[in-house]
Amino acid sequence: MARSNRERTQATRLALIDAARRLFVERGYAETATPDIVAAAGVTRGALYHHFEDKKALFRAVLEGEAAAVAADIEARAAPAASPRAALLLGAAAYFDAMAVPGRTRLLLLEAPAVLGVEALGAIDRDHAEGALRAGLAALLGGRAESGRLDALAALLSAAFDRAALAIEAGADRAAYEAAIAALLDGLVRP
Amino acid sequence: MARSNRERTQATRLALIDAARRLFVERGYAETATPDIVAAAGVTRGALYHHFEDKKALFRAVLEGEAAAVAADIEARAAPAASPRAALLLGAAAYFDAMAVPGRTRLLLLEAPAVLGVEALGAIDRDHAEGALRAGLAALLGGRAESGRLDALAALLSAAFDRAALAIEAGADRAAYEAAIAALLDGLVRP
DNA sequence: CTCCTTTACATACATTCAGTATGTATGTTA
DNA sequence: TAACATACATACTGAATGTATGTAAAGGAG
Repeated sequence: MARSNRERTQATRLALIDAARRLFVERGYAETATPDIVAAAGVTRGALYHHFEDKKALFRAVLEGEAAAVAADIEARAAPAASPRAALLLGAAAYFDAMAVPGRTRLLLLEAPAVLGVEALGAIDRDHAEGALRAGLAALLGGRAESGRLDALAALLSAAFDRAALAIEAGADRAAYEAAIAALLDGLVRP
Repeated sequence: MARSNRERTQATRLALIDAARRLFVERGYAETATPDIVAAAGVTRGALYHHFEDKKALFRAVLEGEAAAVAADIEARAAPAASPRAALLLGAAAYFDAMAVPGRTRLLLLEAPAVLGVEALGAIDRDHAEGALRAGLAALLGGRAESGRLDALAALLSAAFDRAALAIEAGADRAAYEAAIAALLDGLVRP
């Protein structure tokens, strides 16, 4: 049973990240103790602190994996859309699907802001989704909005998407929220 | 220096809540230790655990005070508006002013969701602001939207308000965000 | 006023947890 | 193969949360 060091590292890191993800989702970051994490991962705390600087770094690794998965899920659904409006609505649907994976809303939208702070979070997640959203909005408005207002609109709509994902997770009617998103977008292009 | 029990309780609770608010804002909930709180308040941990069930209950008390202050700030600014649109825009401005008080965005929008969870937070804060928002929206749309979609719209706009408050706190141009909010509202009423 | 109960704390304690220091076996390289 | 680096495991330290217990003052009841 001779494993190379790289294999060992990969396996241990993955086991830790998987176990941490499960417990962080189940109990939240603050209520999850490192002894429980390493027990669930089948390693010792020595392994944890060998591979990660501290508990927060492990959370950050979990978060980065989650953000990457969301980005991949959305990218995999990127279809050529007939119009900017259709592209935005498809993107919204893809985002809701991606955020429907259990635990993602809690990790990305509830725990992360408090654990990592707003700026670190923005660096990890928001750049991707909000960048695409800004581009889609620019296409929708066709240069009708100056840069500053475009940024503001993208930020506000991104927040609306997040809240919609949380509401859907909590059991709200997804169709109602997709319709509300569509109403907001349609309102922007008409007047 | 004979104080009645009620006076003592009031003073101690207030000192604790004030000190906790300062430290929670400065360092965040998780990084604030109860020994530091009681030292800043000039009492002992015995007093803390006599008046509050645990650290989280103290945070909840801070939060409730903050939410009440926001509601009061907004209510104090409630002016008779010429139109539903003007009422909503005035409400937005009042909300931004209220959230500009140092620490409020961190307490209400970043720490609270992780510490108290989404449902407890909704019970404390969202009912007030989002209720008024829903009413304002209903007036704006004049019965043109069914109840479910009205709820969804109110939730999304509430999220947009929150994000705008965070962005403004972070140094973004407030006028740009107020314009973006106005654009979203105007879009809803026109088509 | 006196006794008794309750309130409002203060102090001491038990448990637990995060992070660190150190020891050891295994893989890797010169 | 000898020297070194990596990947852990174990032991330890300081601190923090919550609890149990002790005490002085307030507040009625008689």
